Amino acid sequence: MSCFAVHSIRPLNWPSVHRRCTYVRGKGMNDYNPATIEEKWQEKWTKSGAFESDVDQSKPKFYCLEMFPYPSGKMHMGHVRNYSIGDSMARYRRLAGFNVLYPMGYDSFGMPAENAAKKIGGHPHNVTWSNIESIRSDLKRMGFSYDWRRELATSDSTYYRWNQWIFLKFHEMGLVERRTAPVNWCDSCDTVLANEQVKNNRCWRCADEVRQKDMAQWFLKMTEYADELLDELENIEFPENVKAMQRNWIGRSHGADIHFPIVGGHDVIKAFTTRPDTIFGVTFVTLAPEHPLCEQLVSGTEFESQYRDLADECAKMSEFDRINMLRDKKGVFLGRYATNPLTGDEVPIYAGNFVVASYGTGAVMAVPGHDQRDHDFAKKYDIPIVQVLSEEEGKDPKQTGRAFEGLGWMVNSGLDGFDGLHGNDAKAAVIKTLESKSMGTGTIQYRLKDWLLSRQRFWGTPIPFIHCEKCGVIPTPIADLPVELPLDVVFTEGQSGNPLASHEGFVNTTCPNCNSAAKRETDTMDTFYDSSWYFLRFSDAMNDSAPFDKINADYWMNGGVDLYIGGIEHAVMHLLYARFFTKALRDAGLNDVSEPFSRLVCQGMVNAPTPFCADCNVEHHVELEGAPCPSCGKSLGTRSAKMSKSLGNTVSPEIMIEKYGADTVRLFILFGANPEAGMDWSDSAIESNFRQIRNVHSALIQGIETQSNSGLMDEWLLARSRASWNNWSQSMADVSLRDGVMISHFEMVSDWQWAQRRGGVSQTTAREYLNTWIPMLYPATPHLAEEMWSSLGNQTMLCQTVLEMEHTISDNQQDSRVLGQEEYLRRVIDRARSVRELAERHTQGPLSAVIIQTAHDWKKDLASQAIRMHQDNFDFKEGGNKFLQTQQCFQNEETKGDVMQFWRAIVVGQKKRRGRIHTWGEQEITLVSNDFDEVQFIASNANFISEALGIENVEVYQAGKGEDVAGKARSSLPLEPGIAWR
RNA sequence: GCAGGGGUUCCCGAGUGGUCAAAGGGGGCGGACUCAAGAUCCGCUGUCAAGCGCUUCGCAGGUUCGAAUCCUGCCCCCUGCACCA
Repeated sequence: MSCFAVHSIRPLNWPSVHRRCTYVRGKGMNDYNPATIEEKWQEKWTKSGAFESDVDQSKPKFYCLEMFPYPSGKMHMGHVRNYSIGDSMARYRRLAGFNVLYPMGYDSFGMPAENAAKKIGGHPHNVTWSNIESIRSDLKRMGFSYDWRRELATSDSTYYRWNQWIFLKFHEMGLVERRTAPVNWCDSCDTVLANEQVKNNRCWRCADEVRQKDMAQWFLKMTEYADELLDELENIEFPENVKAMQRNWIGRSHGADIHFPIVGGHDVIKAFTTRPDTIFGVTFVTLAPEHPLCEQLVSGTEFESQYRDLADECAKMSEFDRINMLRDKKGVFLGRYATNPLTGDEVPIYAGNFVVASYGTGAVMAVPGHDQRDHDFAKKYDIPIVQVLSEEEGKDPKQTGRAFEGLGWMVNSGLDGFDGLHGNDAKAAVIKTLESKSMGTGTIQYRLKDWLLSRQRFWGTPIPFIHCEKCGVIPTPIADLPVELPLDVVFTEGQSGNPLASHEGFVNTTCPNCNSAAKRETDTMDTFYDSSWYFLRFSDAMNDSAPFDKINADYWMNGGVDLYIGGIEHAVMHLLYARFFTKALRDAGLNDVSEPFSRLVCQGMVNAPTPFCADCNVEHHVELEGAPCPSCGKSLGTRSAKMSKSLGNTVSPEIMIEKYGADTVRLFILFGANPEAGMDWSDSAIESNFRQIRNVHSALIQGIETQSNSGLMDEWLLARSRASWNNWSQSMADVSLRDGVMISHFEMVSDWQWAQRRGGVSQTTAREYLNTWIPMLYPATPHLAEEMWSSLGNQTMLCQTVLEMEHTISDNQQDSRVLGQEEYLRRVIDRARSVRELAERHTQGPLSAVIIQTAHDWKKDLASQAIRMHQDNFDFKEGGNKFLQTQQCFQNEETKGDVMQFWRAIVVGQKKRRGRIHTWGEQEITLVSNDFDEVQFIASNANFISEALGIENVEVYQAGKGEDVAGKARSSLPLEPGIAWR
């Protein structure tokens, strides 16, 4: 069963160090003690096998996946956040009856292990495995609900043999290519890099400058999937910015390759353009200095030396110079002319430093009338500027001194059939004519390049090929896989080159074709290859006869991984490669699915306060806190910055778990911000989450211990819990975890406490409430939830429980009424408080009573009629007044004005406030239409009100039936009584 | 320059046309409990003349009976790509 057949240094289930908990101790015998309960439930979960899932066609599946970690040592807060999100979702979905696949593994090949090995004189294998053990025990301590049977490590030959197997498959399909090409070389990493791994001409890993080098390298032809990779972005749920980055990276542009024959020669310049409609405005052609034609055209001519100057300058250009160069566009005339294929005009050929050799054809047709860059260039070198597009139909182009770059109507073409065409029609017409003359073709250009995946490094999957002098480069036979990395290699500091290349035992082999002596390929694969299909391997991780079985893959991957969580830093590289792999493997017949991830959530960063100099705009190491800025001397402020070793502002998850327990850390992480937002670490915030957990805990204990036979708040609390459950479930399903946690860990406590203050609940109700509440606590704080669930007397663990995710509310009206009444009470108290200060100012001596005057009967009557009429779509503007005149209350001349005013407030509204019939919610409408007796309700709750307001007497009567204190009778409305103090 | 995302009250952060002076949390202030501290609980936390008052959701306009929310322009911040033809 173990995935680690080869290296059996797998540790016990538990971290070797069992730490003592150091939390603050509370009082009483029902202390919240996370250390004890967390360990206890983790063991029970493991024993129960509840997180081990297998294909079950009868259940809906949910594949929840986190970007697996590179095992660099300890787990950090970013990991904690990533996996806390995933674990909550996995647990929530299990609770909802899904068959959940939730696996974990390690992306364990890569340079850091190799470098670490050099430092200590060991082998990367050992470094990697001890790191894996460390991170695994951290993961277990957090209580994440992985199916550990499926654990995998990419550096294990039981995994990477399938890398090799797939590579050979791709080779069969013609997707693998070995070719010599200019590649990105990083001196400090001693290897080539993929295009995706070069940022601003620097290595993504070490930030050293990258240089171009011609080398024979292995490529995967990702460009064959460019269109599908781009088009299918529309059908998957990725964040907008990730989609934008991928679109940008693939960079598809439609246009044409146009042939410009060189005057007095046989060569043709092929120029790619997205604007064939401007062809009649071409006044010169520009080549990249690296373009092979440049050399040919100038060699031996008077133009050679100035060309060489330009080419040399470009060749040794550093990143810094390139930025400067933006302001300095340079070009040199190459002494020759090319023919415009449609007009026959001869235009000069230039080499320009701004033309990129690797994009398009490395040649540009220049249209200074309609491209600002060409325009600037033409002015500088005194080349004619011709306008061939008009901004307005049927008019001559405007003379603006700038290039008009938009789409327009063709003019000045000089040929029949073009003038007057616009935009895409114009482009199509030009392409058609070019094609008919064989002078060009409509083409699509991509920015995306094939994936260069060979690396001159040791700690990666060996590329399974053999170099034979007679037979050439031939694949290793499938039966000989895996080609394993040797373990008898010593790494030392200062060592350079690839140790594989000098390992005799590895390199020397025989040719499978002709049996003569041959050498193994010593390049290894980019580690992004490993992570491009691990999600498929997880679907069938223990398979030792194939990468994965189709039935397993198709079941779990159907529609893609349902929720994939990870950092935005993989927006282009990993996510693009993985999408490509899934499609390529589909075409190899291994699976049916085309897109690996149906929903991607990029979790935000975990930030922490860091010293910051506002003047220099620089963040400093936390050591400098309180010190002056090292560069400008001013005193440093503070700013939130991503947790990093270099700033020293990291917080150790281990220490936090030790101090507060895993549940508190999880709650803090989930409550701190919704998954996609950035969040700030704060010591006081985690403290307060710990307090909150203890509040939850003591409310639960109180609930369990409740023994009363009757409760005043039974109806209300249960109505609340039904509504909360549904809201919670909806938030969880939407991955709005912060909202979900707010309901489960905050609002549910407040409701419980409110019910206690308002008179308490019966034992039956308390238990029913807890039965609803505790499962809500489970996804975010599973240990606490299990503990309380069992205290409640449940025999089945929550991890094995399935619940209905929508609570049916049988009597909606009744719930509305009960909830509405309570809400009404809260509002009355709030309003009373807000007028209290005023009253104090107007009254001598201490206040002794609050006087509440509810609305007159005629107001209630009108209001409930208005609601009914509104529900029947009555046109109040049209018939409102007429209706009013039929009403008895309107007949009394004294109150007529009040009635008018009230009517307005109810149906139309005044100022910025809409009429109450529009703003009342379901609860209010229920109360008003069912003639809720406010006087009776307040009277029966007078004790509570007097306690809440700290006042002796509460007097309540309907307006008109008692003294009109402070003239509040007039302004009373249904549900908004007039409130005064005395 | 292009693309994507933002700017909400002391702070974080919810909020896509009226129920919004704006959830929730943090912080601050006050009160209860306590010898005291901590913990816990209750309240306050734009403004004033206390009202269906006034002002506030980056700035300036606009649409609307009504705008934090919709439209236009501008400013600023973050992220990615970038001499891409």
